[in-house]
Amino acid sequence: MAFIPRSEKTRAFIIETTAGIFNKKGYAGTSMSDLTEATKLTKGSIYGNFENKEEVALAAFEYNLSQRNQLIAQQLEASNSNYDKLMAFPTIYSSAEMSCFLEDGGCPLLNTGVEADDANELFRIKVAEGVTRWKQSLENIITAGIEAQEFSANTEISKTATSIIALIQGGVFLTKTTKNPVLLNQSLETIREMIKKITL
Amino acid sequence: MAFIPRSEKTRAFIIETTAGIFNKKGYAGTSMSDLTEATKLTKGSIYGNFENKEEVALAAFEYNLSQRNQLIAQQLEASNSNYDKLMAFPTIYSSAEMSCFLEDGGCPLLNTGVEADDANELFRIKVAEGVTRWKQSLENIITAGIEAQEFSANTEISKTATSIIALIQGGVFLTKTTKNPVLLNQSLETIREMIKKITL
DNA sequence: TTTTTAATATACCGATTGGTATATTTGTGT
DNA sequence: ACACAAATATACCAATCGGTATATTAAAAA
Repeated sequence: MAFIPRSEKTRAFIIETTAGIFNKKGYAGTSMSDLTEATKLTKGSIYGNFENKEEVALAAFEYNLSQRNQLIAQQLEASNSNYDKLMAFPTIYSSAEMSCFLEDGGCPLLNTGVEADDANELFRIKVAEGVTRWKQSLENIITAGIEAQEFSANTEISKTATSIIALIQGGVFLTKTTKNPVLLNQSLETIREMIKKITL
Repeated sequence: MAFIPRSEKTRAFIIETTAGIFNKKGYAGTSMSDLTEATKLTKGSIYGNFENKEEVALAAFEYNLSQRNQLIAQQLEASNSNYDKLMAFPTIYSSAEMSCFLEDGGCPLLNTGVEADDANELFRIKVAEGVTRWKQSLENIITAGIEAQEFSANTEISKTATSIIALIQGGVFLTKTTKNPVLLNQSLETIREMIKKITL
């Protein structure tokens, strides 16, 4: 028998109020009582809107990811040139909006990916999809920039995209664990240098 | 009353056989029954050698970290110039030894750091110490290389060290989640370029 | 060989885990 | 005001959680 969530409103409320908890404590580290405590709802209510704990976690992850993606899409729209679009990424991750997002547990891709890569194949694939989309969007910007003669024609597109993501995620990891914001800023500065180096 | 482990031999055995489990499933995701199952010991035996689950996890983390550090120290000794020493890092992380280590859960600094940064201050600090030591050792190599006139005198020491670590951890994250080894290799290639760029 | 000590196994503890069947409340249309 | 449906709360489940007191076994000293 198929599961039908009872209330879209309550469902959304649960996702919104627990997304930060999952991002901070992880899937295994978050219990149902954490969820009932945060939402002030009872277990019966949560299980009326979600099939099980995993489905709540999955919805929370997708919510966290979409929040991040919206923030990025917003900044990309404000950028005209492909140079500006590429430069938007280090800017976003040092911005106030993102830093308040980072304080709420950090990047959901990193958090979920690191926990899931050897423990939960479903989540691992979701993260892999998110990462691949991110890389693709970077490659699209670079390719467009080459065609528009903003970037050098012999730019190694895939490698550049990969390195930008790696520097961001590695930088986030460094500042989150050391609580030292300088380390992320240094990583972002290296990204800016990389972008300038491929710029004509 | 102070806790005294009963048998150093059994203690070491428990650490060695459970270190991989903690690295793969995380602290919250690993249960005592995981440990008894893997070691074929009973709970009484484990609690005779460790005060609690956290102490086992801590010892396992330190074991995993020391294994990684030994592998690195080994490769650094084999390098003569500071250039070779710096280049040893991307080499190590693409080596067969490390890749078999990576398949056993990935880098313990990344795994433990990401889980602990918002959930367990003790573990977070341990990771921060490991990261800081790593950065310091990179800075020492770069500084020595500048003095030996291997590297440019205006090399930004701290930023370079940070970016090398970020690219490695970010690259590990990318290949672990996507199961695509290319992404780590591209990140490592960018490190090699960075090193060549500061080389005289 | 016997005694003593060190280490492991057994058996249990209360608390919490994820999950469910059912009772109760809340909101809506008549 | 009433009936009906939708959604939440209550009360419970077996299983597992981390942890411990005690019994048993293995090893070392006498």
